[in-house]
Formats: sequence, structure tokens, C-alpha cells
Amino acid sequence: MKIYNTLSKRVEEFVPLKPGKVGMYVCGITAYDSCHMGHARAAVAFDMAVRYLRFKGFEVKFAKNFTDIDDKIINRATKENRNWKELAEYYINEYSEDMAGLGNIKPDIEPRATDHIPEMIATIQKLFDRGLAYQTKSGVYFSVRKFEGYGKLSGKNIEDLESGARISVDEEKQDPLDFALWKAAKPGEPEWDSPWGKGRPGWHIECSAMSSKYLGQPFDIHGGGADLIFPHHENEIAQAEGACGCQFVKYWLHNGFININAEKMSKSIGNILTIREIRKRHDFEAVRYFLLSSNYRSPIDYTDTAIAEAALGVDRFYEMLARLPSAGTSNQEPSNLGKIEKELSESLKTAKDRIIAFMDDDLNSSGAFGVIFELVRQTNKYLDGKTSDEFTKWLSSKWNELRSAFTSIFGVFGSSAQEYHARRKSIATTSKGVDSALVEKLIAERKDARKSKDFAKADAVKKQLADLGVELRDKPDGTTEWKMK
RNA sequence: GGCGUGGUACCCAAAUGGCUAAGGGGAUGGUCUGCAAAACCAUUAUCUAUCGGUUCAAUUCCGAUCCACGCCUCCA
Repeated sequence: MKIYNTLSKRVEEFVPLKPGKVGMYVCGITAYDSCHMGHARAAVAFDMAVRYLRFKGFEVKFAKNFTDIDDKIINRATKENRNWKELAEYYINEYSEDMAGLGNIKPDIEPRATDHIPEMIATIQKLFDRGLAYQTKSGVYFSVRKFEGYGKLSGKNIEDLESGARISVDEEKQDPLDFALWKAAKPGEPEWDSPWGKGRPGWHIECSAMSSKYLGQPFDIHGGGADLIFPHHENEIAQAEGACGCQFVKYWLHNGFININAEKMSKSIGNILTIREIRKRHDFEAVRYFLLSSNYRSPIDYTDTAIAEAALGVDRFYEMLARLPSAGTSNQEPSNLGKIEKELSESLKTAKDRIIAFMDDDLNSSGAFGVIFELVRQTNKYLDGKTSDEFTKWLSSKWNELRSAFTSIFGVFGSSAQEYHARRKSIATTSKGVDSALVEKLIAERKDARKSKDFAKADAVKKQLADLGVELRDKPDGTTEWKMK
């Protein structure tokens, strides 16, 4: 399998450091506010990566951190007159709920910065020992110029960075590029003891210290949003490699950004879309399908229309699923197949390998979805024509097999059609304020009208329902199903 | 200014040095249906931003141009 490594800027063959095992660390959140679609995208992208690696048979140890001490947390806590620890705890819980709601698998380890102060202090001490750190009145800093190779991840060189006008000049620092390892305590702020006086850790040091602690050094994969490449990940490398004298991470993976209506999502524009807000309006499978329908490295544009279109794709899948008999499957492929069966059979047999081929090529999820939908069309085509019990049974069992693989890789298409429709209906009626009881009552009225062949009345009721956004489907057995358009 | 990414049909989005340029959504016509819905069939890119080059052959490789976007400051 191949993955794109930001460090080499090319797609590389993935070879773990220890055969069969993968250590993976992804930057989580700073717990000071509700999480937004950007967090959702990063989380889903790396969730897919972990799921796929496990699908391939790797034993994956997956860690994702929580930054629970930071300027932003302190500022917000002060502003809202809350305890900083309680605030962080609150948003960590919210994040965990959001992630579960999106169908992400919980990381094996979720280390928190404040639980690892001694590890960070030890790392900083090593940097002192190696002459890469120095102390000033405001704290301890990393001496960027003394670390050979600074800029290798982001492709920047020190001179370019130096000449950039946006670097703030701090009199205390020996060089404007130097960054804080330990911040000296300010009155009223949380503080810990250290060999350099009371204070708190800088932002970057936690990831270097915690990832190395749980995954060793070097470890296989480090992921995060593309915006973290510089300075965060660059600094992580400098600290970890500076302290250890060995390589930090073999493969660096970065997910692309999400825009909102073609605009960058930012607090100043005021277009932050939180995960919980989205989850009220859309089913998680639609959100996941949307996020996975383009390459994890490309920027994507969020619009409500885009999610609605993704939802139609998911609908299409479950419409097909509902047509397959759930009971009575067979592993025996019948012989004597017609042309349509033969074609379908061929596709069913090759689907898994085609999906794997796409995913092996830098996690090409969109290609993998294409395989599934091609199969959906062929399956529908078969079911529309002459069917045979034997073939249908075999078809069902092949789909079960495929679906279980697909679900384990992407975390979608794993519900039953009934579950899916119930969920979708509940979200749609709630978000649009439609009363299910009223809908049922109107459907009953229409049924009576149809029975007495009063089609004018039946259509009038139908129109009334359509105005509510309700779409009807008359089943052959005389019952009527409905869903929200 | 430095570094980087991308421009594929009405929209989203894969792929590829030559074979019908996936898939989803939309649109139009048809089959089915009391009417619909769903599903299926047909049509919807003689062509992959533009201009050059390499090649027997390029959308795919190289160069230039134009356009869009990201990072260089906290940020998924």
C-alpha cells in the first residue's frame, strides 16, 4: 500500500517499522470550544486510515491527544468565569460525543497534556543537555538555528522565515523563530513546578513527549490538518529529534481543509459550522459519505446542497439494500447464468479487490465508492429483470460480505435499511418540524380515497403532504411508505 | 516576497501515455405506475484552463501563461 508522505512530498510504499504493527498519532483538539466541520473532516479522514490499516491486517495502536492547557483555554475560562480544567473537561466530553456521533472509532489512547507534565519536563531537560534550549525571564525556548534540518517538513528555510514580515519580535528570544517550550507562570494562571521555575508547557512539546511515550521513537504515522505542518509539526520534529538524536516519525499525513460555501471557515467571517449543528440536520452517514467522496488531501467545499446530494447517494444504497432478501442466503453460486447475472457475478467477485486497489493507492476513497455504486446499479438491474431464487440468495450473501468489508473500512452502509430510514426520517421531521402523526393520518385519508377510486381527493391529500416535504411511495401490497424529501 | 496545491461535463468527483475519460447529483426522453415515488434504459465531456514542446500517440510527461486556493500568526 502506498501513502503520500508530506516529509518527502511524494507517494511512498508504506512499510511499518515493525512488521505487522503500526503506531499512529494524530493531533486532536485544544479543548476550548465546540468542534466544527474541519475537526470532523480530519477525524473522519484519519479514522478511515486507521480502519483501513486494520482491515489490511495491521495491528494499529492509535493515539489522539487532548490539549487541555493553553492560552485559549485560560482566556475563555477567564472570560466566562469558569474553572479552566472544568472548561476543558466540558469540551473534551463534547468532542467525544461528536466523534461517536460521526461513527469514528475511539482512539486506543487519548492522552491529555496536563497528565504528562513530567514527560514534557524530561524532554525539555534533554534539549537543555544537548544545548538546544535556553532560559529567559519569560520561559524556556527552543533554539531553532541549532537544530539542523529545521524546515524539512514544511519545505521552508530559516532565511525565508526570517525575512517574512509576520514574525513577531520578542526581545527575550535569541532569535525570532525560537518557540516556547515552557512558559513562565503569570499571576492567576495555572502552573506546575519545573527545574526552570513555575510555569506551564508550550503548545508543541506535548505532542513530542506524549507520542514518543506511547508509540516509541521513531513511530510510523503522524497525522493532522494541513495547517499544522507549520509551525506545529515542524516544531514537534525539532523537539523530538533534538531531544532523542534519532528520527521522530516515518510518515507524515495531512488532511485538506474544508471551506464553507467556498469561503474559508473562520471565526472572523462567522461561518463556523459545528458538528452538533450539522448532526441535527443530516444523518452521519451522509456526512461521512460527503467527507469521503473526495481525496482526504484535497480541499473540499461544504454546502448544504452538497450534503443533501451525498444523502441522496446514501439513499440510493439503502434503497437497493431494502430490495435484497435478508434471510436465506447461500454461498453457492449457481451455474447457468444469463448475461445480466454473469456481469453482476463478475463485478461482485472483483469488487473487494478493486476497492483494495483504490485504497492501497493513497486511500482513494472516492474510487472505492465508485465501485460500490456501479454494483448497486447492476444489482438493481438484475432485480428489475427475471430473478432466480438461487442467484438472489447468492447475491445477498456476496453483498453481506462486501458490506461488512466496506463498513469496516469506511464506517458507512452498515445499518439495516429500516434503521437507516428511521434515522433519516427522524432527523428530517425534527429539523423541518413535521408532525409524524399528522402525516400518518393524511396517508390514511388518502388510502380511503384511493380505495373508493376518488383520485382527485387522493391527489389533493398527496399535494398537501408534498407541501410538507413528504414524499409517498405506494407499495405493491397496498401500504404506503413515506419519507422526507 | 517565500513555499505548496489544484484547474476533468450543468454541479460534485475518480482515472489514465494509446482500448467506451469511473461514480454520485441534476436535466431531457422512455419503461413501470390510477397519478407518483423507487428502479431500469437512452441522451447529457470528439474531450480534460490556454499556448507551445517531447512522442508513432498526451487529458496524462516537460515548459510557459492565465485563473483559483492554502500555508508562512492561533487554527483540523
